[in-house]
Amino acid sequence: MKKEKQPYHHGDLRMSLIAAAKDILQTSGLNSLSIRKLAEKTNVSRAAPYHHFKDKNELLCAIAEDGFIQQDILIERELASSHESDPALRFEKFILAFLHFATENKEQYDLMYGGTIWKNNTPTETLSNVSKASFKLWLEEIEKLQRAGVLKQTASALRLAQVTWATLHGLCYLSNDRIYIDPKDVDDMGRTAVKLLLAQ
Amino acid sequence: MKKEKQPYHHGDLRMSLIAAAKDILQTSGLNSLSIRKLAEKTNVSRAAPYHHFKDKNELLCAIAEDGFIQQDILIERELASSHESDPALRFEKFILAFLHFATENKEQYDLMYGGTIWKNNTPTETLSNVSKASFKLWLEEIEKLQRAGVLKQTASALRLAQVTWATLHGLCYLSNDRIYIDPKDVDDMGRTAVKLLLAQ
DNA sequence: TCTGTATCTTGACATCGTTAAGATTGGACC
DNA sequence: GGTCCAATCTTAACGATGTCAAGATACAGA
Repeated sequence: MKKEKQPYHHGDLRMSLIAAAKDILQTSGLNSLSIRKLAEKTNVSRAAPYHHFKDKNELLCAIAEDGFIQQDILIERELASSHESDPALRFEKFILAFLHFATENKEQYDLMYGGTIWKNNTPTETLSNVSKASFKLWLEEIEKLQRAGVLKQTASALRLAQVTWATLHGLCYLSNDRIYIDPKDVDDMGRTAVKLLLAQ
Repeated sequence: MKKEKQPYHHGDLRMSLIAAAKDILQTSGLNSLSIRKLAEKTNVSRAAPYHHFKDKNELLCAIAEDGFIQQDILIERELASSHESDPALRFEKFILAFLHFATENKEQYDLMYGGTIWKNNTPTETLSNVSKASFKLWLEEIEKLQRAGVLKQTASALRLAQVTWATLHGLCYLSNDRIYIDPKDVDDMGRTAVKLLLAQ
């Protein structure tokens, strides 16, 4: 990591940009994330990022994509570590792990699921795929719960997955935006949600 | 509504700005809502809006505030019109009315509950009050449901209100951002959510 | 009628995303 | 090793945006 003289070519600018962007996100938020500041932080000219991302949206998509991958890893590790056999408890673990990622990576979470990318309908194809795969993980959990009889079969798995998905994201949104919710209570709310959703 | 010559003073610029802003929001989205375009649309100079709103954030807060008021009116009218005595059905009506407002006023809804205002923690005091009052309406519905025995009393009314609130907003977000949800199915999802939340 | 204040205007500045045109470098092919 | 193309990077510039300062205008109350 010598600094003396920057070589004309950076080496791996793409990854450096994503890393620097995540750093800015965590510390200063999405509003402070500009291509120009990012370039400066990476010791590179303003226009350099455009050789790795078509535009800012593509940069944001890459960050969101990274988020999905990290989150999936985190959740799968959490679930695998505790060989939980009770499907309801496993569900609770899933939800709490999800909430933890969202609250500890607020801004990246917003990028992953918020309107910045999706409302404009401008996800990268790879981001679109990764996000679909992530939802599929959730859908499979719901199907497990249905088979275990913890969730009723009157509604389709897809529909139940959507509604529970909505609850989960509602909790993330409300706790991240600090609208009506004390962040400390996130875990308790997650558990309450599980009880409410699984009450038969 | 003469146009020939604009008088130096506009008359009621504040209201005109909000109206024009809501118009732009509906047709072009939040990204297209700039103070400058707004000023042009209102036949007024760039800086004129700053005599009615400290900055853009205050303008957005005013629009959000207007949204809360409109939504509350809509829901109360809906509930009053159908003298529903069954608390569960009344709850369903509430949710569907809420969803309708959100899907028919996507951008204003985003302003009301989205991160633009709340994540930066910059609501106007009046907006803060109006939004709290709006949540209180929801909380009271939840308390009614508890008293009616449709929702259990093991969790506090506040906690249940938060979780159900989360479900409701999750549905709004997901359907507005068109992430995984076909907008046509919103009503059906609302009903599924009610069944799921009220299953005892 | 006079005067202060609310309202509106033009001019200016910094920031931002993005593109164009050119410089530099690495690597494939001979 | 030399040649040449493509990838990578640079500077310069454009238009859009939020915001402020200084000055013009008009209304309302004395």
